[in-house]
Amino acid sequence: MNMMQEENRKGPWTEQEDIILVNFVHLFGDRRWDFIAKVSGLNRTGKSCRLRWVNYLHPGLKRGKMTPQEERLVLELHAKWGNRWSKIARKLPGRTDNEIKNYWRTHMRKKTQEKKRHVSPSSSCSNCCSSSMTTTNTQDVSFQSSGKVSFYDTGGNREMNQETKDGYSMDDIWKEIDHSAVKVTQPVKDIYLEQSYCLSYPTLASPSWESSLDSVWKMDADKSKMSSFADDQFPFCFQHSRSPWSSG
DNA sequence: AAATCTCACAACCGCACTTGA
DNA sequence: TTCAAGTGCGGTTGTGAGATT
Repeated sequence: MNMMQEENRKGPWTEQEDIILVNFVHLFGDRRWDFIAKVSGLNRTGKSCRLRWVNYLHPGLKRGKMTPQEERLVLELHAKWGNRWSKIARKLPGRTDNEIKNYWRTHMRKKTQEKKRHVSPSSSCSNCCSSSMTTTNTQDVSFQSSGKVSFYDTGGNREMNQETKDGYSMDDIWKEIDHSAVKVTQPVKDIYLEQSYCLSYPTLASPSWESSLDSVWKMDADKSKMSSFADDQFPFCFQHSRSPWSSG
């Protein structure tokens, strides 16, 4: 409880923080986040470090728009597994659960808005004004009429029991999606599975360097050394395809 | 050209699960 | 076996950029 008196930093990561994190992950692997958070001198929680790494800094990440194949794969897998974003992400090389989650959110919003327009072209008089264009609560998708149902809770095994909250089931939604978005040309699964993609994360977490670090864990004395190297120069040449800092 | 809206994304939070002492 | 710490996951929120009015 008293562990975090130091007020960890929050908010957007700076370039410097990213560089430090990347280098410490290279040194210590992408598992001991609390340790990394401490020895790196970043004033961040381990969780925050992990998140930054997983969602942004990991070299295996693919950036940019989802391809149609990916989109369909997401739809398929979500139909199968529901909001198991991390599970879904493992089938999408270079995509993170967060990314897929975000994609789903906006995708489903679009889809359901479209659907609403189609379903209730005239009867919506009383609702239309507030339906799809509500300012904050995008309730068009969240089925919030009774109780709190997440925006994402639109399908899948675990969430299925919520599916008919508003008289409009997941089946309906999926049919809608299938018809509008998924112009199936070929089975999606094969696209990735045939390439034996079952990605965790492809590049960095190589067992070799990670196991070799075992000895490093014992080097308490090195902690101080580590943090001093952080603001010096780095043994790794960190580059990222789409660096957030490169914009300026 | 300015105001407003929508989208896309990064990041945080809380809870659940795992692991090690 | 129990408990605490660490980690992972899903949900949610905040914000900047681009599009639209």
